[in-house]
Amino acid sequence: MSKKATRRPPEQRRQEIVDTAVALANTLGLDRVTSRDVANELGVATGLVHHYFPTVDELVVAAFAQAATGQNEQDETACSTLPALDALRALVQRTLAMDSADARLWMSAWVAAPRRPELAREVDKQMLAALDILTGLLAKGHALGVFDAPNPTGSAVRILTLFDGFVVQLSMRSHAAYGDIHSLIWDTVEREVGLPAGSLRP
Amino acid sequence: MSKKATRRPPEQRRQEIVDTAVALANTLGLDRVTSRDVANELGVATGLVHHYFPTVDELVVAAFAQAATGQNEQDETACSTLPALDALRALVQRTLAMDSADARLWMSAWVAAPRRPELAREVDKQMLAALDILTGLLAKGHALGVFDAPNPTGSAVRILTLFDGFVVQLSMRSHAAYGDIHSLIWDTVEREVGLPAGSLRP
DNA sequence: CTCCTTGTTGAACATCTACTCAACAGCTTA
DNA sequence: TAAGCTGTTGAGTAGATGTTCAACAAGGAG
Repeated sequence: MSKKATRRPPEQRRQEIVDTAVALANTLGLDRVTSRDVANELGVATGLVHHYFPTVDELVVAAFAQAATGQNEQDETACSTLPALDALRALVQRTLAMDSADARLWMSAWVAAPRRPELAREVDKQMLAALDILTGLLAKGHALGVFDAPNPTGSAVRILTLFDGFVVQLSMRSHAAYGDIHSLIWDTVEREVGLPAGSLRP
Repeated sequence: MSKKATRRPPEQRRQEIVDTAVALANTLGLDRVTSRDVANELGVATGLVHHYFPTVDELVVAAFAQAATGQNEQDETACSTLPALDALRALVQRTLAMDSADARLWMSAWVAAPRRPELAREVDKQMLAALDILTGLLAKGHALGVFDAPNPTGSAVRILTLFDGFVVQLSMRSHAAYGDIHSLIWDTVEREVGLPAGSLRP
């Protein structure tokens, strides 16, 4: 932050800017990401931010895309490297391990999306990607006889809706009884894929 | 909006301002409520808004409080006038009948709360009120033998978390398969209170 | 009718923000 | 070493917002 702004290759500088924007968004929310704050945090001039991202909207979209893509990629590799049952367990665990910064990033994306068409498109894309990943996993498990999920898409929608509710509770860090919510999520997922209660929980 | 600003009794003017703020918040979100916009919409000077609400934060809190209190009061009267089963059904129905404006109001409140202590307190208060209402209803039904809800608070937390997830989906109006989500909610509530599947759905 | 309380005005100030652009300076190349 | 491409600067413009405040005027009290 107090370092001199040395000249860098464009790719790297661009990445630094996105990373800084992600960090700020995690703390303050996507709609609070400002070219000034990013520039200050990075120790560069505001003009430089606009050199790489002509409008802040583009930066915000890039920041959200990077954060969300990272999460989806984790789930994707879990799905492709682990047996279906373990993959599902890992996916639920990763969701339950989210912290309030992750939660607030998503919340702010949802709120900002209606006013930012580009962001809205990216949010849709990422939510759809998450849905596809989970749907594919459930379909695979069903085909292999590991799960009983005759309607993988419907089950995935329901599970993700529950995850969204968890994100809301998490972002509030309020009176939520996390134990109850964790139980609800494990129970619902188990029931949704036809597993005996308690058989998925680690 | 083009009407002359006639002199009014303070109570009434104050109410008009809050109502206008609620209307704006429903469209744009709580964090987009602006003294200028409220004044313009109402056809008065910006100074008048600040005369009744010295800071915009206070106006935002009042707007949210009014909107949320209205919803909770509906649920409360349902609980006190209807038999437990009907009250629960009405409560679920009212939630499923929310529109995306209602949803966005809550979403924006959740996102804005961390930066606005007064709003955070009000949001907590309203969420806790909703929790109390539902908990009371489940406890009452359990005591009367209508439900089987040995842990009313836990059940209420789980149901409300699911509602929050529904609110998120609603605010996005995206690829959500509403039919699936409605089914999930009815099923989960029925299961949570020990009712046979399908027995609560109207 | 006149006074006086008070609802109301609207301009002014300060702050924050996005975005622009001409000038500067660090690297690479000849 | 000298030249030029380009990463970088930082001041400047424009607009949105919160907040203040002295002055205005509508309606009731005397």
